[in-house]
Amino acid sequence: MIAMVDCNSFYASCEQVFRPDLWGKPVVVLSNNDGCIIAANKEAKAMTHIAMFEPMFKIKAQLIKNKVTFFSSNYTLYGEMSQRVMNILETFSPNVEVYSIDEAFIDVTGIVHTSLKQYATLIKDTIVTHTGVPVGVGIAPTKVLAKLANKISKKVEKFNYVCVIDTDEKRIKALKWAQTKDVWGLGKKHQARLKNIGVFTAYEFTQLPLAWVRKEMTVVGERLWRELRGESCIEFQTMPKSKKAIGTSKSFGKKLEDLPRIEEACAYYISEVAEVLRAQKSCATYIQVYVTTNRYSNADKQYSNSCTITIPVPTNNTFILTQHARKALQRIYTPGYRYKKVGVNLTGLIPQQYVQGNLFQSPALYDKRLMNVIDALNHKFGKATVGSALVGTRVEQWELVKKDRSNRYTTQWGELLELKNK
DNA sequence: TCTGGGGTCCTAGGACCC
DNA sequence: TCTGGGGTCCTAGGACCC
Repeated sequence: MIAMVDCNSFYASCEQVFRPDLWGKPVVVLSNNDGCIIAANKEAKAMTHIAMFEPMFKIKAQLIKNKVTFFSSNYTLYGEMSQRVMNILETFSPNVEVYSIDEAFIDVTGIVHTSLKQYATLIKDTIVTHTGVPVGVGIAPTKVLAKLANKISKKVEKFNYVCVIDTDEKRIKALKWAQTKDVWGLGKKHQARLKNIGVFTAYEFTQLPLAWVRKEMTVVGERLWRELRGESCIEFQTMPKSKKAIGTSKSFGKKLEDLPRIEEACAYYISEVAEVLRAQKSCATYIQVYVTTNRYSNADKQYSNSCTITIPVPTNNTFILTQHARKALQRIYTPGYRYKKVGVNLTGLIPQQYVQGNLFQSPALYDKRLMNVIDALNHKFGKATVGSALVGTRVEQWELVKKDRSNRYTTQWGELLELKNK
């Protein structure tokens, strides 16, 4: 049996932990640049019918009218709170698969317990007691069914955030309850196609001939079909696999026209991804840089382009990566446009001990010690304390807008929660 | 004026090899 | 006139996830 634990509107919950005055009140969290909604708690959803990813400018007035509190995103805080939740889960089972920042699968096979329901309730209560973050727990024989159980635990009130599917009868009941949109892995496109052939519930989906599912929805669809019928075919992954690609791209706080500012942003993103690359002890073979204008803007001329460069000897050295990225950027940069975004991608990642030199260049040409020192300094004194001069010092010209960010309560001495004596 | 960012997996098709 | 059969590797694009 597999348990799926998923935090309730995680980002909003993290904010509320440190703001008791907001308990029971509507809260939303905004994306980078405060562009759109990425999390909303129950109260905010009930009050305003907001959809996720709704652009902020469309609903700001409505939020203010309804006294909804909004926060810029504070990933430092959410990342650290996530770590706390995951640490607790690991006390419940040695086999925990962290699936995303706010959810995890737990292998509960062989765990000694009186009943699965009591066990799930214990997990739920422990997490909220120790971290303040509320969660839902679903337990079922396969991952897809556990996801479904989790959804039911939250959406059907009488379950009160705990749902166990451990008999065939309960499984069928759950499948008949679930619309296709409630199934993990059935996205918009598949939902529409299933609707066309008269399939609306998860149960109806499982009654389709396997051959049709395989042909129309590939092996991915077949796995869903089997998992929903109780046959486990998505592997449990306790050890996180190393990443196959590492990239970053962020919209600028304001639009940029000149190459130098874009180069600075690009160099900064390289320093970010290179650090992630070194942390997983890999080197990159290819580097891709892309730029784009604002596709929503009718007033602006549109342009987007990308350039991929093969690095002669794969590396994770920030300075070498920066040089290549700069070359790539210069190839695609065209004057006369208002750029909204630059992005970088590192691919062809290989373990650093397998890097092969070539006839002209040895893989050991660059000293790793410098990178180690840079990583250590930035870890100790904060992000971007030292780095490439190309990043410049005018970060504010392209940096993200985060107007309403809360304190980084758990990672910065200067931003600790203060208690006042009334 | 303002519309996120970071990923994975799968397939088809092209280019190439012997 | 007849024009093989078995592969690999890479990329782009689609679909999905949170």
